[in-house]
Amino acid sequence: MVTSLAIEEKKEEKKERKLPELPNAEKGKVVMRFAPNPNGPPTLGSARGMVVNDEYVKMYDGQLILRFDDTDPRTKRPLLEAYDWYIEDAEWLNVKFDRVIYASKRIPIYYDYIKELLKMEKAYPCFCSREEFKKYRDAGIECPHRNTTAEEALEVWEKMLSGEYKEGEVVIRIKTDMKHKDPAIRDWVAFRIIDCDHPLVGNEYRVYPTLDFESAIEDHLQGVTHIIRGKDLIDSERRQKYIYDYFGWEYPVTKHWGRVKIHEFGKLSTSEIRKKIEKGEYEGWDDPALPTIRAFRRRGFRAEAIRKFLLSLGVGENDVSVSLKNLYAENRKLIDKEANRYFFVWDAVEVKIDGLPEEVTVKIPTKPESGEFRVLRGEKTVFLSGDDWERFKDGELVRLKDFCTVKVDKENRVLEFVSWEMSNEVKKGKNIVHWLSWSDSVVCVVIGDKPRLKWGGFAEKNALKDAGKVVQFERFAFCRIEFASDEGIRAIYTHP
RNA sequence: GCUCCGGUGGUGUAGCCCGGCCAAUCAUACGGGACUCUCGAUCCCGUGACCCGGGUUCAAAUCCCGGCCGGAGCACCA
Repeated sequence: MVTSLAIEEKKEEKKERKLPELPNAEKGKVVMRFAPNPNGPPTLGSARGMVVNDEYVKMYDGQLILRFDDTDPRTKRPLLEAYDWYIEDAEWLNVKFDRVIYASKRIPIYYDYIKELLKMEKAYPCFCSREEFKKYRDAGIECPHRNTTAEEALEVWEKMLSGEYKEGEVVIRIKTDMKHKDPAIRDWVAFRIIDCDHPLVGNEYRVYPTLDFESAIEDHLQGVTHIIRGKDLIDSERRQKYIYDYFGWEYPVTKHWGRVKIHEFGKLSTSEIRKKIEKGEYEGWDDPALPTIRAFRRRGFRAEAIRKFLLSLGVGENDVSVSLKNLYAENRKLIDKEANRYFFVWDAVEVKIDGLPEEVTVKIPTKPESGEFRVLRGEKTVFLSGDDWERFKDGELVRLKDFCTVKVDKENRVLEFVSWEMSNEVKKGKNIVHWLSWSDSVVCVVIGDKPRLKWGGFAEKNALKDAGKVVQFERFAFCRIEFASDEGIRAIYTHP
């Protein structure tokens, strides 16, 4: 009895592999956050952040915060629409946020804290140029501004706010240790002047905090207990800890993961995508050739498949380079049972069937094992896919699926009727192709998953009723019918 | 260059903290077969990995040292 129970448990454990436990995590007390810069819509990469954080929070009955780290209106300028895209895509991915925070709307709060640090002489205004400071940093020497008194510092700070300094003239640095063995940690910038309107808050501020500062304060304010983020931010922690020490706060538990590279997309940053869209290389943020969540939604992927795929990547610190085939496999498991099957004839070739005794109506299974059928007319003239026609050899026997068996006459570009029945020869060679009569056809274009890749041809009219759904075009691929009318069908390539 | 981090089959992952039950998990990919009037699905079967070299130990994927390879950071970007 005991043994069998143990076996059962083991089996379940194997099926539902969970994320590794978080250190020091108490049920009901975990607070995590996902902090993107909305300079574009969420991609698979950002979705990983959402999904894994969400999964942990669900695991521990905790809370998840969405925080927009949008404190640079110039270099990584936020995109106004993207704020909502994050919320929409998260919802679609079944990621639940307990609250949403916009850093750019909370700048005065960060001012209060830096003032505190200036008073404590743990921060100082620095008038060095970047180049000058780099020299000090590399040499491990303190810059002359470092021993500014609190009084002077506060005075400079007020002048910064009131606009007496130009952009680039002065920054506020956090005192760390100019002899720290890692130069990246030495006195880092917490505030700088940026004369540029912000998409969300306009011209309200010109003194902006850096990510490191804003994030440090905000994590504490929101009571974040655990942080999971990319390893590119690993030094952030070491920098931010100084502030935590000065204020006597406790730093959250952190975990970092490596970069994800998808074979099919290569390395594509949000800003690169943006440029390519502007240049017209992509049609928009939801171009099916793009790794954005919006594109995957458009292609008809299931959120559950994306979640599983992302979770299967684990939370290790090494970089992963993975193929989308894994995602396809997950998604296929979900859609295969539900997708209706239809014929889609691409690069259509029109051919006559010589000697067809009569035109008939044929029944073809719509869904495997469901007993549902669709009806097509078998007429004297049919369309075949160009690929198939090219492949055929003269005199070859071919089965028009569920219709009739024919012999190919390449020279005269016709098919000779052989029989209604399937022949063994055809069966062995698996020479079964899809086809379409004129009266059942509707113009169809399928937008591919590579830039500018498209297939044109005819789809069967039966597919018209599946607008919005994912179907399988037999012997082609799964596709989502995005638009359907008597004029034609536009479908988006999902995956094979 | 400096500072960190990592290296398990083609790919991703579990195991590593607390050495033995690990001739190493799961998924995907690939190969073969069965079934099917789709190049899909399903069902069988199979292929295939602990970076290298030392050390500790009765015993190492797991601990220690060295090497090699890969990655990240060193911005008034996030």
